[in-house]
Amino acid sequence: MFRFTKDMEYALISLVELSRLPPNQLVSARELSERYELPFKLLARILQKLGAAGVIKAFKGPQGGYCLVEPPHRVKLGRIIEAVRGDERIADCLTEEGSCAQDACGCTIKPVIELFQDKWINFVENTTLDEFARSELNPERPMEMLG
Amino acid sequence: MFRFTKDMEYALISLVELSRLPPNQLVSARELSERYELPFKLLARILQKLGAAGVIKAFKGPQGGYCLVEPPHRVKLGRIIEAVRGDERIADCLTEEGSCAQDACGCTIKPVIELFQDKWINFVENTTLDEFARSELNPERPMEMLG
DNA sequence: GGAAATACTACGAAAAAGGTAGTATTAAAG
DNA sequence: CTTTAATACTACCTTTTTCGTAGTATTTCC
Repeated sequence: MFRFTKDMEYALISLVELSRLPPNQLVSARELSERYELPFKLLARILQKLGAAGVIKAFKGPQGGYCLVEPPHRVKLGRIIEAVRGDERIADCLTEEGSCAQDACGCTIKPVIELFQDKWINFVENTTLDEFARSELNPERPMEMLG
Repeated sequence: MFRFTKDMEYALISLVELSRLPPNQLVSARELSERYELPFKLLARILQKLGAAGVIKAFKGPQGGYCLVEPPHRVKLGRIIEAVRGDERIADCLTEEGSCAQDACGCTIKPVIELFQDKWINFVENTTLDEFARSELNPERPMEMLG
């Protein structure tokens, strides 16, 4: 129903690490993989997706690695999900735009599915990486989730 | 990441149907399956789970079928999920109580995972079946989701 | 040129989701 | 008491998704 996949977990761990990096410094997939004991090749592929989506920037060659393109507060959760997992639809019957594609179907729960979808999108578009990177979360500013 | 499974979809469709039932009337798995073109055996198994969990009541024999045990506004989404899918954890590292089981692991996103979990539980415990059963959702009382 | 990094692609194993089939059990109705 | 229509249970299978491995190409610093 609602589950963090490994892909997302590894991506978030990596991005949090990148968030804490001093300016003009890089971290390689190898380092991340060893530091957090994550499968190297798998991690590398996830980082490549994030790179292709423009979330992080890659530098090849020795001393190469990755860094964030934008500051953490500019990186939306939605962009991370889209980069790593493709799309954010919560049900097959929904289009990318969020409306039900099969009006003729006997889908009695359609209005609720659509509302869920709206709220989900709203959440991922209003949560940014800096909220993940805070080791001590600020209780006065809880994530304003879905609504 | 966040997806309605068929199990949940079928369960919700059935429960919405049961919500609209006149008092002292039953609907059989066969009827539901034909009305919404859902696989009979699969649907039956889902209804059995809901029955075992005490969400609906089953009557065997001819003229048998199912009905709700409690009125729709007393049926929490969380109970439906638990009945159909087991538990509501959003990540493997979480215990049933919602805290991270592996304090020693290098899980840098733990605080956020835990916060997600809290908010998710809060949502499913505060959403009830009657909200799904409304064909016309009340815009003045949107689902107060996660927070 | 060698080494260290990312980029790309194909493959495969494991787990979850989705579905089918058969049999047992219960109970209403004739 | 038999028939019939319903739920209950269990085993199995197929498909899809997730998770991971392997190999090769490419880039770039030294």
